[in-house]
Amino acid sequence: MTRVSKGDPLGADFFDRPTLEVTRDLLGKNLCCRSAGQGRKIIRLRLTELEAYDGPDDKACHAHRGKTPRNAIMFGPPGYWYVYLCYGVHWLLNIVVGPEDYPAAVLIRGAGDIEGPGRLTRALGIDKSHNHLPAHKKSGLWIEENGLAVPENEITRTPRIGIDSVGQPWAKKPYRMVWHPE
DNA sequence: TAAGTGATCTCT
DNA sequence: GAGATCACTTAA
Repeated sequence: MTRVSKGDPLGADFFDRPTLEVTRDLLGKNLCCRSAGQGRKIIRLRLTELEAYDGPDDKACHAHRGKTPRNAIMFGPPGYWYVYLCYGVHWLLNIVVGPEDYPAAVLIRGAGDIEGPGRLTRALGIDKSHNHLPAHKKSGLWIEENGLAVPENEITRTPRIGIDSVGQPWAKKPYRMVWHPE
């Protein structure tokens, strides 16, 4: 993996690894968002809550029934945002991971002091205009190294939220990771 | 605890 | 085209 220093965007190859590994390593990284309004200020938030959606066999993964116009981005190269509207109300933010043609993504559920995937996107003004943007370089939305090492004992793993209907064993896999900073 | 909300997908 | 589904949030 390419070495990146504090403040640099994570390289595309950071995301080109096994889904759970990328999810684990994303905890504590900075989610960076260039606001669209006046001033174009950059907001930086540490990633605290993530969920892995891992490939065609994962029944909770949008791509488990094959490629559709919506989820096609997941079949593409890693390091790109996958943004979609949930329940007609909330934009949900994911990043595509793993090799091309392997549909996997990491859902960003919380960052900084914002908890909840729909709240996060609302707070940052993220919507479909961010879909397909690169996360591995300074676009309107990207992820930066910040030099933090998140220790295992500050990470909690739980089943993913809101996917009970997919049945076992996928509904109970501990693919949700939450960082509780000391 | 239940409703709001609308794109997306799977059938006709 | 119609109907079911849905990785959520809020107010009650």
